[in-house]
Amino acid sequence: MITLTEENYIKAIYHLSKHGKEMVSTNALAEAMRTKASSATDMVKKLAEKNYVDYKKYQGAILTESGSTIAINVIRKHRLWEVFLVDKLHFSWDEVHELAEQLEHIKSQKLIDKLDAFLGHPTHDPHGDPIPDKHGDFTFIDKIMLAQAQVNETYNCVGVNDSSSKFLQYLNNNKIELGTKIEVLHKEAFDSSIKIKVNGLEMVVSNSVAQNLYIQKV
Amino acid sequence: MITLTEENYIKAIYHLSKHGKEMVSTNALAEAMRTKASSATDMVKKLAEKNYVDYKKYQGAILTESGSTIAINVIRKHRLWEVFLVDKLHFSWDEVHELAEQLEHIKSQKLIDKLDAFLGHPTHDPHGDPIPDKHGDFTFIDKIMLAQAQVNETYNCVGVNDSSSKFLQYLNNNKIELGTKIEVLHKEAFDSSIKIKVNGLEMVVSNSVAQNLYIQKV
DNA sequence: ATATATTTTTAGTCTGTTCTAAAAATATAT
DNA sequence: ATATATTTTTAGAACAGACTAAAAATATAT
Repeated sequence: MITLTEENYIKAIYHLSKHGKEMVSTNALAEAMRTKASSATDMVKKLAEKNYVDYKKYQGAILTESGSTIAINVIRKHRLWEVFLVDKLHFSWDEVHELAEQLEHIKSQKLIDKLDAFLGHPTHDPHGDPIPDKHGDFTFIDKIMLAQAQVNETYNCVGVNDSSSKFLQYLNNNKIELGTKIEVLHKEAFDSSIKIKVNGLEMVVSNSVAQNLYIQKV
Repeated sequence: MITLTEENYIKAIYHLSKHGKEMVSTNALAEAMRTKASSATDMVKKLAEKNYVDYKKYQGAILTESGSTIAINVIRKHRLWEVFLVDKLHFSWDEVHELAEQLEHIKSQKLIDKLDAFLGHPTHDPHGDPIPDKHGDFTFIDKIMLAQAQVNETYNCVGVNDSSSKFLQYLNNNKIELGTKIEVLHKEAFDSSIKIKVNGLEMVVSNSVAQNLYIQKV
């Protein structure tokens, strides 16, 4: 039986390794888990014993097939619960992450299947991240960062890179959400800021915003 | 911060003390928690330190005001989740208990408030047990056991005493659910079995069934 | 009331997860 | 390439929650 803590470490390793197949260092893992490197070492050894990661001393850890399956399943649960919280309970997209962190650990395949059906088999969560299906397959959206947009083109907002409350609240305040149309008017060479038109209103967004908003040509 | 285990012990004490204000013995608590008496002693001491119970050596434990509030809140969450699982995800009433045991520990007042609203502020769970409102108040139904019914009267099924899967599945098999009309035809003095008419069909239920089904005169 | 049985507590150990401090390995800089 | 800095591991301890075995308190039976 896998513990809650093990599940969280596996999820962190998955995210740090960028979709599964890159070595993750002990320090990076410790930082992600808000713990100390020594604790991360201990856990990584345990995960290696249980065959969820391959681990070589001083080299880092990488998920095995079975570790990957667990990670993807937790992510599936996390994102389905986020959809539930936003679509059904009317939470805003900046509130749901922490709650989903708790809900993702509920153990029941049947619950997740039924929740998935209840939500209409969504393919993306409220931040535009893909929801793996029950076989672990993702539907990736062909997206670019706003920073890479072309002037005089119109795009659809399809996701965020940074899904921190602060960034999402910034977007809320500026009435930008998934599906919002964004027309790119001008790219300022000096500071890489971008002038856009949203909901009929012109505004300028900084480069840090442009680096964290995903768009797709309409 | 209260741990998951503490919360479960507090809930067990609440149930064993029959709605809060009766001493609970260490052995009874240990049995309910499927653990050993020594573990129950340890936990009860810890709960006493945190002021969730009053505890006297060799006398047992009883919930304080603050312990009681916690217990009722966990029960509220448990029963709301059960309603969600049955009404929205279409689980059957014999499947939801274990899942609700997990979901009841999700920490978020806002989530529970929104879930409550989403479900239409239900007053009873799928087994007929009352759901405390956000102030901790219950709406008790004026119910009797089927064993106490009068012959030639018609009743409404309003709850169960035993909510084990086996009993609930027995009721499922016999098409008895909350709201089902039950006409009492005959009480057998010999074995206390009862002949009833349900959905137009006559059947005989044993005394153990009659002791576990709550009804209300229509 | 004394002996016996039962319940409850204590003492000491185990496991899981964390920590600190120090040692070992690796990486970086001149 | 040697010294220095950084990263990673080890060793040892802490805490929560469980266990076993034995001791202490309470209850029951004659």
